Amino acid sequence: MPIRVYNTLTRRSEPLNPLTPGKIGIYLCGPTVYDDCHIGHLMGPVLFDAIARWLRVRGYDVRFVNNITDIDDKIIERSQRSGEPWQEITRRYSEQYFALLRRLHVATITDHPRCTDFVPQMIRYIADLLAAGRAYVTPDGVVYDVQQQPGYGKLSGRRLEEMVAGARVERDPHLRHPADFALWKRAGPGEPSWDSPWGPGRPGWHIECSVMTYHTLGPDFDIHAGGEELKFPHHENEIAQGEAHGGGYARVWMHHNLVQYQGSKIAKSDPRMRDPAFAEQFKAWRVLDAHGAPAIRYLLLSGHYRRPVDFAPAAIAAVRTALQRLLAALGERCEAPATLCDAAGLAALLERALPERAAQARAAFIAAMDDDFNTGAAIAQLHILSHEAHKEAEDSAARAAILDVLAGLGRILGLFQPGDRAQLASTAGGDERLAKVMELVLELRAQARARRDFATSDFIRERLQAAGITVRDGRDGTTWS
RNA sequence: GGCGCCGUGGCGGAGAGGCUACGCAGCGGAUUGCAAAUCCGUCUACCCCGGUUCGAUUCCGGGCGGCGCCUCCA
Repeated sequence: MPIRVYNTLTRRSEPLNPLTPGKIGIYLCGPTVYDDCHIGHLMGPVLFDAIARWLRVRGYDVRFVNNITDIDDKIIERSQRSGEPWQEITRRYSEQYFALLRRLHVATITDHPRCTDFVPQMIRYIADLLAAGRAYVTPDGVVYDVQQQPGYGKLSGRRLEEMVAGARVERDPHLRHPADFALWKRAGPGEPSWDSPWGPGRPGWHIECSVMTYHTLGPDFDIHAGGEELKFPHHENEIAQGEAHGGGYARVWMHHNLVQYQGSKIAKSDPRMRDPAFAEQFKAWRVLDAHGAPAIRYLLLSGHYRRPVDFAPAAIAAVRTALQRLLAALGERCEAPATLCDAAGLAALLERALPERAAQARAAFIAAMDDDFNTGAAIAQLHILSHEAHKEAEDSAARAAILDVLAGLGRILGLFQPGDRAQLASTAGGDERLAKVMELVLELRAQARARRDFATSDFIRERLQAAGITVRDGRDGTTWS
């Protein structure tokens, strides 16, 4: 059965048909590196890492491109405000982004092209569009002429006439149409710039992706991905540019929904964001420190990607507990070196003999992933496998087989990686000093238990409970939260 | 106003025209030095109104409610 994918362009799910048999190219719009990443920035990379892992397992050779936007108005603004060179800002935040991806076990991205490495290619591409009569020069730079584009708006379901009606009053008099957008922006005084036939300047926002896909995946490619909010205008304009440049531009468009907090999007315009403490809790590194990267990865994959994920303390707590139970069931199996699974790896998992209900869960996992990458339904099957394993005798072959399959399937989603157990057990609160103190206290308690001094052991546990810390003795040692 | 998405049990969250999703939390029991983990059992569901159907929470229409985009945005 072929993999089915929901295509935003056609608004239905369709069988995945790669341009080149056996190969899949994915382009995921990456971050503009001008500030700390927040939780929302993690959704795309984690989701498409899971998807790329699944495609690998299904026998595809996956090239996964995730760009870094390292020149843009906000970067310049930030640099001018702080006096820090813009290259320093982009270096710092792109490194932060990469570090976050490592912590989240995002391991399938093959290319991280940077905008500023493709400026000459962008200039050539813009020149091509001008030569084709699809763009024009204004005093501010070069602009794309949307009225020359048949079918403009097809991705987001917009029509140019309606957009004129809804256009802002203060329209740029140099534009032929309010929806026309910048391909090249002439530099203002003191702004970073590159030489071009249209004067020193920098590329517009949309052109970078069209050019980087062109130079990494080719003029047409399989999957273009990004967050919902990029459908318009960004992706619409990419299509316009790509098609104007000649030929098709991306077969399948995939859009993931957004991370929300208590029912609404986490946005800078949210009034609650004025409270620095409120805003701080969404910073990605802080979230990972506080809850553990494994729990966040699990959370982001726990529903379907076309629905929003709610990032709420109660949701994270529930997810942590659930994940901890799976990790406890797996024990040392999680600590085996993590290699990316391939088709042979999946075949090996399928060959393992399992009791009926476990075998059904394994099949359901595969069906769920094949059906538009339903990671939420797939994860549900992991719990069934864990449940079935616990029903088998402690040292039975059946139990071992189920747990092996559970570990293997989970790892395809990037879960159950080495160090996850320790990280999850020790990250509660994200307080280094507290973690050290707890380590000491639990060591003393373990000594008491070893000499069957349960009075002391219970005293410690009860007093910690009174302080809001729950202690649990598991097969793999004691954890707290 | 335009485009799109969604309304499932205490909470989170899959799903299908009739068959236990799953997770967290709760309750009863087993086990355990006590807890935890684990096992067995168990209570709360499908926004409202029409229509199609033998049968709809699942399909269609309308209503109400929520969210996103239309400006930078993961």
